[in-house]
Amino acid sequence: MGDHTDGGRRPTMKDVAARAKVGLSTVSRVVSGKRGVSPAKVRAVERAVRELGYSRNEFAHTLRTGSARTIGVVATRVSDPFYSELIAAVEARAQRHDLLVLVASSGDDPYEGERVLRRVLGRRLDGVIVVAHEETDHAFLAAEREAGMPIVFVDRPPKGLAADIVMVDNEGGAADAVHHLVAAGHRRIGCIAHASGRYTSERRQDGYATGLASEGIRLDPALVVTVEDEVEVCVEALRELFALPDPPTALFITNSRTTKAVLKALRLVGRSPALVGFDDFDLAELMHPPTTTVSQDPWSIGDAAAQLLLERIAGLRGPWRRVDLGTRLIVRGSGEQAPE
Amino acid sequence: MGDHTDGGRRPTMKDVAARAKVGLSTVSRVVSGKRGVSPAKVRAVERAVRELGYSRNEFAHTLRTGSARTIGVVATRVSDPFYSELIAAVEARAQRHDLLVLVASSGDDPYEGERVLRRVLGRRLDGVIVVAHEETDHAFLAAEREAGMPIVFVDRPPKGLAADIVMVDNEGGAADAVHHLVAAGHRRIGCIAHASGRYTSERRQDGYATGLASEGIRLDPALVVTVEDEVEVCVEALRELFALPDPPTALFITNSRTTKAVLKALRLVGRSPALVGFDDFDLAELMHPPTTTVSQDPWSIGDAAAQLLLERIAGLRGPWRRVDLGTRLIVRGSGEQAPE
DNA sequence: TTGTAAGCGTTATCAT
DNA sequence: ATGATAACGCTTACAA
Repeated sequence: MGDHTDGGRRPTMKDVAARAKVGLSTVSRVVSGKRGVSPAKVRAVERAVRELGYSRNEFAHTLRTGSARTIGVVATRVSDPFYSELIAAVEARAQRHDLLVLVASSGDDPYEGERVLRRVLGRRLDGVIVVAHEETDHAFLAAEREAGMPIVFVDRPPKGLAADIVMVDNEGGAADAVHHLVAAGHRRIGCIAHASGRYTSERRQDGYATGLASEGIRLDPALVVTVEDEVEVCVEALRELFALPDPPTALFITNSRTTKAVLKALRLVGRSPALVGFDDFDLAELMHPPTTTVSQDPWSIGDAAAQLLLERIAGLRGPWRRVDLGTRLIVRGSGEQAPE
Repeated sequence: MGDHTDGGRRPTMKDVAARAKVGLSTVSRVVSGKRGVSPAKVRAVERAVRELGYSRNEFAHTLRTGSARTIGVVATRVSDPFYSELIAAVEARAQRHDLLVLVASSGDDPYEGERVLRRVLGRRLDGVIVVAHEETDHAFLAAEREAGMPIVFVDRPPKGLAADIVMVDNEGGAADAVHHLVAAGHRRIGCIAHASGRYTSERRQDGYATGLASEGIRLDPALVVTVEDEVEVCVEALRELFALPDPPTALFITNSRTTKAVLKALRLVGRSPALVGFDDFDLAELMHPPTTTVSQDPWSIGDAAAQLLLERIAGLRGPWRRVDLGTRLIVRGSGEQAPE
């Protein structure tokens, strides 16, 4: 690996120079579109370039100039619809600035995640957007940043590091969900949270708690369960919830992957409580009943992060900035069923 | 843009060498994990690396070695769940080979797509996986490939170029769908195809035709419509179909984006014909009735493409290879409703 | 085992 | 306007 199957060395500027019978620096000037070259020579060089099928070696170029015209995005799971949409937004903005986007999944394992992150940083990109692992101490990034690499975080603040960040009002959105359910007459509202220790899930649990509190409802710990995204796990959790002496009549779920799993699980256990999920998802309107969600727009988040990053790349100094994006309750019906 | 906000030159191997009081090559050896360095010096170097926060300049490294340890994926729309899953598979395999993945969306415009593709290729990556634009003549890639860049296509063959490719049995899958519907008693089966001129959609229409033919059913052109993915467009198309003197009792839809749009549209027009969609999608089981689909597994496709590419990168010569992946009919019920 | 030196393909500096 | 020439930071013979 590593060595190409080859078949023929690529032409370099030297080859072009020889062919066009000009000096190396003239070729460089023409190729980089610099002025101050006689039209005749420009033509000669362009012709040689065409004939040889020359194209500039980006690595030599980068080594010399220092910029790779590439930004990186490191997320836990690039295939998650939420992150792919976020990445698409970053890409759209990057493309407008003639930057390429390098993506890497950091996975679920924080150790592996740090390794991936370090590798990406080793590329001396123009900047990086990172969805931080909650467990990882990100202090090691400080040096990188001081060396000139702009880094913008997304979704959750990195432990051990102050930085530019784009966040969503998780508490507020969750509280909205609770209010919505209470307005429909529910007092026993379960909370299904994704894994424990997840920053966003915890913030949303906090919002669930404050939402209940502001409605004067006591939080019953028995109604709060933590699950993985597997349907079977959710089935189990639901069984336990509904087996309670005073079972929930409504559910709040902290993210869309989990919401989908819970919906599948509910079908299996044959229940359909009122329900609001954090994160909107495709086809929510086709559920029975259509699922009410707290929507955070991944495109806006990615766009904001990219914008922040591009400003830093352009040389913006100053204190770390924090962008807070709001959420929007999309009422579709699943939250409005009255308790039996 | 381009010039970093800087703040301090990064340490180079030279700095590390000076600090550790060893030669440059010793540092190189330690950093690249080569054997043949005395434990004492290894420790000295590692210490200097840590103290200086040194990390290798990948560009110099690449310039010297020729490999960027990066592969590219160019797809029309990286945020499409199908492609993000495919990319995730590529990434998984790449990560095992210590390669990074550069992704770029080529968009819907073929001209822009070619530009993006050229830019990606300019990076002298170790290899590229491409979802070809149907309109673009890919002959220009031949030179690139001869220069040693392995390229693997996915989903549809590039115009004007023979190449390694991973494909799906579109015809067979579509025919399966038709057989399934016929078995449930349907004779009037509509076909809703995504846009016209799309390679995959056309192959699937072909399969629809051969499926009908092998069942001895005459293909009625009035039952075949072409739509965009917008729900409104689908509503319009459905209205026309159901207004026919002899309307369809079942529908075959050529891809999942369109299937979702059609499902939303069906709800709006208040119909629920039998239905089979090409491409599986999340939540299909929660539709009413659960949607039967012809599943092609994006992970397998990405995995196969990555494998092909890695073999080429490793030096495999020989004729172009074509991997054909099968499809699987996932019966969930929507195809089994008998005609009224 | 270790260090010296010659590139990799560019761009920038400096004469011309 | 043009062309030598010296870096950029790294790897790798080759010598010691």
